[in-house]
Amino acid sequence: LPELPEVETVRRGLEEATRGRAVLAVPWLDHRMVRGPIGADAIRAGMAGQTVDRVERHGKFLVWRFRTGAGLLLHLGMSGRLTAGVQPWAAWPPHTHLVVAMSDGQEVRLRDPRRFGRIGWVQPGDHPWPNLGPDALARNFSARCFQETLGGRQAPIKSLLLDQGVVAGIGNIYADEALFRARIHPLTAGGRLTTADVRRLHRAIRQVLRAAIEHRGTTFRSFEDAAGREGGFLPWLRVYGRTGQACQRCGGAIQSRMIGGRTTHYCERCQPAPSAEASSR
DNA sequence: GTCTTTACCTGTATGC
DNA sequence: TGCATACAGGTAAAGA
Repeated sequence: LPELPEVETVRRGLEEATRGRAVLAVPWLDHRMVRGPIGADAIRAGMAGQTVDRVERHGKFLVWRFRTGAGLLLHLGMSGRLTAGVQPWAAWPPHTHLVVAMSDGQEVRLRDPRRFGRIGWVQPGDHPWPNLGPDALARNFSARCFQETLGGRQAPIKSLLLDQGVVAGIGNIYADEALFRARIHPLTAGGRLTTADVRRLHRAIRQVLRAAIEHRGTTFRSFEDAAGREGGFLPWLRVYGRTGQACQRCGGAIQSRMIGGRTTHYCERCQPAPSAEASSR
């Protein structure tokens, strides 16, 4: 489940593998993955001969940026795996939707069985993520601006953390982990959080995301980095996927329930439910 | 404008 | 053993 740490891990791998290299050709691009006004054939033609400048990330979106300023927008969806390297096998694995041949003999491949990912073309100067809030690890995502965004919002903080227009990069795993670390109940209305709550949550978000990046992300089902390695953060999860297990802090049982259509994991003792008094204030 | 629900998609797990 | 069903969730769009 690629969230910010997993996408950042892929970003670093793709940049390291391809920076300064040229695209020889795009042997395969599945048109079903392509979004936006530029079609698959135009993207394939546009990429040929381009030299890679860098790989940018905002939230869970990547732009494989070329020296002309144009770029390839990539989103890994839920099951997307982007790998780069000299691939020993001749046949592409199942569910391969993008194959890019580089001039140094490497191949960049995108596999995505569920096809929730997407591919698009970014023109020079284009702002490819107009609807996203600040990146969760960016300098401009401050506790103060976070509190302003949450002000007056009635939705559960869990749902707001998943809203990429509020803050970009957090998915179901790290939303639950950050709320646990900040000791905030996931049903608490965003606008009811105190200044101290928001500061704790802001710090918890950044700490858990940075720690996960250090471990190259979490492999829960299928994530792998650009070199095909699994992430190492799974043992560090405190609540996600631990329903019924003992809370590492208080020993109580980890609960799970649906909030905003998403399974949410939390500790009822460490994350006390918002009180009636607080809710009526 | 805000919030909730649904569709998209298929591998994996579960139940009969 | 084999089949049917439920479940997982990032994003966007529709509905309330």
